[in-house]
Amino acid sequence: MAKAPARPAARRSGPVTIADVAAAAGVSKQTVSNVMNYPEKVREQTRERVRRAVAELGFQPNRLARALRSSSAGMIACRIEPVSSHSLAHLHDVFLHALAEAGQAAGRHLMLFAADDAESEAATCVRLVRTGSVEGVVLYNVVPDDPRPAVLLDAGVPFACFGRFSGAADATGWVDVDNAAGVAAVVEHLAEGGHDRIGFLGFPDGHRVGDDRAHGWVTAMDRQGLLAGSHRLDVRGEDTWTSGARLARDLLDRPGAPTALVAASDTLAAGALQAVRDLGLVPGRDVALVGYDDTPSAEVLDLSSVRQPIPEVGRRIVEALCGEDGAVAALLPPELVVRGSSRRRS
Amino acid sequence: MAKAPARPAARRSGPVTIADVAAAAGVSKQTVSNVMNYPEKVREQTRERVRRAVAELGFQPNRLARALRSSSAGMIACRIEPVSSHSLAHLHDVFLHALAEAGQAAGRHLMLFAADDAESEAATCVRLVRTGSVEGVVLYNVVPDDPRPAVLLDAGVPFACFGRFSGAADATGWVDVDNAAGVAAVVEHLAEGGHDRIGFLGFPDGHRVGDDRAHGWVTAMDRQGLLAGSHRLDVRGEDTWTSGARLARDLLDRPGAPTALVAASDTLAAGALQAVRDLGLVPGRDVALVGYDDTPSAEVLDLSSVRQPIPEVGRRIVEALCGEDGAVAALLPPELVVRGSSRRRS
DNA sequence: CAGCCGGATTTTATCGTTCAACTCGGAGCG
DNA sequence: CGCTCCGAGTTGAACGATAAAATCCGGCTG
Repeated sequence: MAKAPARPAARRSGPVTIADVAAAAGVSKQTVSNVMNYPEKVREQTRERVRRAVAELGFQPNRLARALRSSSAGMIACRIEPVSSHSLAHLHDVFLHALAEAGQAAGRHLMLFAADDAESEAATCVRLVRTGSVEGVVLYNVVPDDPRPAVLLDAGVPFACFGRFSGAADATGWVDVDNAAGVAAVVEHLAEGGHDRIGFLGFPDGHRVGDDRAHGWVTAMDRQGLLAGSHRLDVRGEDTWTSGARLARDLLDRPGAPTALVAASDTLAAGALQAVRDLGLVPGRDVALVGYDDTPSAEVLDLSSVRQPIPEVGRRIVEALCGEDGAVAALLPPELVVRGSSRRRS
Repeated sequence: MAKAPARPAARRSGPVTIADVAAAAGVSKQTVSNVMNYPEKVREQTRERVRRAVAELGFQPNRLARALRSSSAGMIACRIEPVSSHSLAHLHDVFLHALAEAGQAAGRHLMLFAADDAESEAATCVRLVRTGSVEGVVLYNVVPDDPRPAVLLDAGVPFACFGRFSGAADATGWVDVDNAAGVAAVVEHLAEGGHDRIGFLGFPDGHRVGDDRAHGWVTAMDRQGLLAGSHRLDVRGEDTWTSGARLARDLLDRPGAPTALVAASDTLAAGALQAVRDLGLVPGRDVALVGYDDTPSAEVLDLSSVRQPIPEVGRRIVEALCGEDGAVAALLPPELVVRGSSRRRS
């Protein structure tokens, strides 16, 4: 509970500038600047003297002046989307946090802006770069036919994407999580646990993420030789709790019902969990269940889930935007978090 | 699907500066500056000429230079908290969005930063202001014995709070939502609907928001003359779905069970909703149910809920931070959103 | 006709920092 | 001895804008 440290900072009128430090240390402004930015360029003795003055006055270089002179804003921008769906909003939040943290580690600050749609988002990005406010922007939830990358490329605005756009294959500056691999890992986990009838609860066709996850189910089921009799175990519905409950009930009521369910979201899985209980079955014993996105609810519900490496995504994106070598493009593997709902029965 | 507009902007090397515009329009830099900032100071004819040049070159004033010279950063900062609890994370997200939007309306940008705890948050705030990066900071979820306001006051950092701190009564720069009034409104709504045994599902004691909401229940029940036999209808548990289900079941199993339930969160209410259904009762017909925070799930579940006026909170906070008259302190009333789960039976 | 007023515009100074060029003194070398 | 070269700092300009003061000029007044 340390009290505020001694504060002899307020000796002059305004905030402390580099000139004050220079005067106090008896050197030129440039030398102070060098001590801050290229310490090896200054003789040890001088360096110490300057450092003492800096500490004593509590000098902190003005970011605006520095940015203006070196014409690098030290900031990146990302749109904050209005909250709509439950799970997506959560992921967005986590992503922004990761971005802020990764940016800080790289000496970049994060600026947030609101926009009504993709077009005005792109326009704002262009304006932010043109006004020198930020040195690059981050696009969240990029889809194959996304209009944003083209606009930014055309305007020469540096950007990095969470998600892939058409033509991204040979481009850099994107990071994505391998949804298919995530679901495939779940299927393999369940197959290892002895399940051979594994159902899939997905989003309606046409949703990029949903399609990827569905694809992962098909691929892995095929690889495990389980696809033959399971075609009809792939069901779809919108991403809500009630939808999940309904889909699960439908599947479990059938003859040849699955003994395990993979859901494309924790929301669907939470609904399914309730459906399982309603049927008098015990999750994890009678029916294995795995969700996706590892939301806080998954932990509470003791629900296995697939965790996207969002902090790593943030780091990669910042690197793509600010790193030396612009050659960054990555498809990251998600991680399966096994909990009670799918633990192998001992 | 308009193509990118004609773009004669890239005639010089770097970005367009005010000097380029001045040259193109045949006036001095200052005149261009005046056209941008004080148009009434410039003769109509000249103004038009300058405007044409601005449009033609696509000039956008450099924010950094402007900020440096006028020593106002045009930015405010707010910490982005790591996601933990479900409902709070959602509110945080909504709040940040509101803040970004309100800031934009006031010509301020929003900067986000991550911090490990309240102390490092406060330290970061001080640093951000000292480096001229932002002109003020926003504190989210401020509680009575919060350590942050004191630090910032001491350092002379301009700030505004969402929430009240001790001593806030006679201070300005805070905005809060009247939790007690929100729950009271719910109780009144239910009483009007003919209910006289109204239960309360709350958070454990000691949680500021939870206590306020509990207080609202007591006050309103008393005012309606319903408190006498209802003391034991006030139950508490942690803010989870399962907890909500359990609490509701307990209440509804009792002799003299309530016919209506008010929950301190949508999460609790969602659990309660399920418990009601499990008992073979119909929500809204047999038992009225109201949640809090009006999360997306509330709409999906057709659950009445109390909506906090977060956009208004954002506007007020920005006004408190950037407005002319610093005299802003407001306790805003939340709004009851009535849905099927508590609609008066016709 | 001199003097002054006031609107319109230009000129000069400045914000706080970094870049580029320069000074200064001593060492190394032919 | 004269030359370059190098480390250690200093000086002046520049980044792109705005604030404050100076200038210009036609019209009004006495």
